Amino acid sequence: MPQKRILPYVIMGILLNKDCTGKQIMDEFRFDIGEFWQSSHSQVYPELKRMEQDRWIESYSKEDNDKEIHYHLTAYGHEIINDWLMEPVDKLPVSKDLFSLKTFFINDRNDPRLERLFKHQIQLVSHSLNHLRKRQQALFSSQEQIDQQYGHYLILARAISRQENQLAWLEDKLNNR
Amino acid sequence: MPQKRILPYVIMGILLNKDCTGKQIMDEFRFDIGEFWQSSHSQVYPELKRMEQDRWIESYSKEDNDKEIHYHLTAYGHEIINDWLMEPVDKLPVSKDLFSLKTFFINDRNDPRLERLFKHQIQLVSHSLNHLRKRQQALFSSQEQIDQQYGHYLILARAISRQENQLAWLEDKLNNR
DNA sequence: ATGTGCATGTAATGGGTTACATGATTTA
DNA sequence: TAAATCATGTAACCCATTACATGCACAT
Repeated sequence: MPQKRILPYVIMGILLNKDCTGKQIMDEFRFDIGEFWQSSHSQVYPELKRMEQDRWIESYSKEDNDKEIHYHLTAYGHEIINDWLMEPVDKLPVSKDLFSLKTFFINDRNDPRLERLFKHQIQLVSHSLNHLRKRQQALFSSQEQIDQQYGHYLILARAISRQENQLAWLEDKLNNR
Repeated sequence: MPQKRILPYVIMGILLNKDCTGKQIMDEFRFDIGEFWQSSHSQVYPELKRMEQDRWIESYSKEDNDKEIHYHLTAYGHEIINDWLMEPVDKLPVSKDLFSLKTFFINDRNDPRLERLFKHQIQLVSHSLNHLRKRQQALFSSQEQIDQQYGHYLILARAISRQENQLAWLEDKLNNR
């Protein structure tokens, strides 16, 4: 038995906001959810079909364009996703963090690979931070926008705080070696 | 084609420090590496056999006890792991973070589920932080211990800093809703 | 000797990634 | 009209997780 299946809940969470096509769901993953969850279209499209069979969602197409299939949460789907959002999270995630892993194995504080690792990581984190801040400016520059999608605002702020913390830590340790 | 296989490198990283049995390697996962990488014995034992066939490691048993199989890095294995430690990490990990995911989907800042989620998360993070601090005291209370395993010291400090940051953030947002 | 626990090993299942495929739409 | 791009769909491969199995050790 594999790990617990989360993808359908993610998809229903997305559909809480608005009806979507498969493409639009994938865009959500690419732009907003990618920071803390990821998937690929080869998982999403079959999942959408399964979910429709289970009556969690239903599909329709607009008159002028019967190519695009839009998906819509059913009342039953609403129940399911709302129940799921109620359940508290019961353990912290373990990210598979190659940076920590490699650092862990280097015992000598003067090993040149340590400096290399840190400098690369600083590049990565800076780049990510930049992107997150731009995203925050674009989406949440007004209080109204914040109130509209408060959860989204929160996790974006959280991601920024986390990366700021990591960057400060990296630079501190790099300088005080 | 699946994601890049990391487990053998983790095992070799562990073996850099000392020869180990399968059990000892699993203990490393449980106690020190578990924060940023995890595995299970049903992965590790077959992996050890594969690695021995590839001549990355070799096994031996002590005279008084031929039940316990100890594994030891070969010279070839040393090359492989050292090369791997040299390669910089080229992307940030994406942790599958259910807390962020659920929060993301809650639009209303007064939704009672938000408070529930935050309070539970505060419990989880506090608990983890406690554990990490105890571990730091136990392992790195002297400068000598720090110099002995500097990488290990670093990532433990990093884990603590990250959890402190998360805890402060959670409490701040919970209070200023 | 029997039961319990532990180290080790194996099997079954399904999830996730990558590659490949198809049909439609846009562009050169 | 050919080529390229895009949305969608399918397939193969292998990793990761859980459950089950084995054999030894120690305790009762």
